[in-house]
Amino acid sequence: MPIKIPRAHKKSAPKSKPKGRKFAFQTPKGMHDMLPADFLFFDKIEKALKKIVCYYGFERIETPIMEDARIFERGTGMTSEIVQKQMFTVKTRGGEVMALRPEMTPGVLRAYVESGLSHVMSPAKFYYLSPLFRYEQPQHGRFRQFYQLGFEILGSDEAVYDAQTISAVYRTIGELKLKNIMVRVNSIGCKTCRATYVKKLKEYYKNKLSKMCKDCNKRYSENPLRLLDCKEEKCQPFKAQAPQTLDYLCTACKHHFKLVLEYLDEMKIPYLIDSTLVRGLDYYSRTVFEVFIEGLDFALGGGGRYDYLSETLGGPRMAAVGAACGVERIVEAMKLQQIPSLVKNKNRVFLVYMGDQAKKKSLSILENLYDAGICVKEAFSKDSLKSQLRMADREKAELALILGQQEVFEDVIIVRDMQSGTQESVPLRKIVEEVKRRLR
RNA sequence: GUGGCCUUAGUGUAGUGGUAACACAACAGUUUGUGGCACUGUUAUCACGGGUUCAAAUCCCGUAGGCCACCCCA
Repeated sequence: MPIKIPRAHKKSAPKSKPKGRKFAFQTPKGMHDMLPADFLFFDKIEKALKKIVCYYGFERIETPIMEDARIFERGTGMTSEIVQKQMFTVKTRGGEVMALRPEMTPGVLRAYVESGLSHVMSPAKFYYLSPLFRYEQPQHGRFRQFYQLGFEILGSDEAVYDAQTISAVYRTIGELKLKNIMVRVNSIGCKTCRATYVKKLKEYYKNKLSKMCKDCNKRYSENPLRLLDCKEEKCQPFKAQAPQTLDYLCTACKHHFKLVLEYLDEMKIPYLIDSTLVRGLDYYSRTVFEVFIEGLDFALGGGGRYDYLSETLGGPRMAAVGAACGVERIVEAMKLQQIPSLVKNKNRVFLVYMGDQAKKKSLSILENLYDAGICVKEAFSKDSLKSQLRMADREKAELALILGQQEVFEDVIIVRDMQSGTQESVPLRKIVEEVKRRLR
């Protein structure tokens, strides 16, 4: 009976501390905050990427997060899942339909041509590290907002660049010390030989459709290449016997693919030829590839050649090749293989103050130290000496600089060695020198 | 878009209808200007909204997220 009474008290009490209440909001589905701990991974990956792009001569590019939705409809392709079901679209007040970019390639190509850079640098090598959006059911390694790092080489059909793109991905992941990286490659030919192949493929599947899954039946008419992609149990036996793209490549494509493989050999990049690899974007031609790591059931990255994309978008004829990796997936791989992130950088010096006068004075002291390139941590929100020192201890600072009323008055500061616990007064004007000497 | 499981303090968990618990972390304090150890205290409208009941973290319905599978992809 009397149970309700304390509850009532509890309810009326919290007026004094409204603290601790959470919001009625949370991150949107499939999207995540990137907290400092996440950036220890992200920054490490970015660092690896920067190193590799420097060697390979890629330059950074960024495009708007939104584009005219049609660039993806035409470019990425109406038959691709990404465009059919996974685009976040926004209707502007002016009535245009914009899309949050589900991938980078069409935008990068657009920028390259639109800016006129295609007349200045050809081929051009770009890299990016950018957020993308896809409206999907979130799952392990799959999010609605995610980062991709990627490379695009525009303006050349040279097989070397296919190999170099693959290598850029391979090396970036390798730079992070990830083990057991495997590259799968295939060639899906050019316009002409693909047409022949698709014809053969359809002939082969024609009388088998009744025994296959309904998705395959849909694929048959919309995007026959993807028949090879099916993971349905009952379709597997047919898949195994299906004609392979590689057997139907024209002489030029065959030669191109052979060169790509030779170059990969030359760079000692391990690969596997996978004739069922076709990829989900419509614009690919010739080389396609994916990069895997043992123990993860999703690809870390993928890419391929897209020699017709520019024309499809109404631009000039322009051969190109590109690749992208999911940054969150790389992080997942790093965690799986227990690859350490960057370590949180610790300041070696901690400034402790006592009293308002010292607090004020310490501001100019900090500026002097910053000017000398010394990073100093402080805890201006804590007034007690104890908690400041406790914090200095937890931060594993080597030196504590202690400034009190008396020190301000005497123009000195206490320099305390946190390890030994010994301390001495140092004249304020010599503080930079003293700190530098001790940190050596 | 379809199905299954899940959601209790910052984190990890206990609690299966009767006053919400433990560990670690964080914060504060254990007398006046000195950290680590110890001790004490503080920190949860039990995801949100409704319903059943004298009584709900607990049972029911709905919503939102998370995870997993399908689908697809980075």
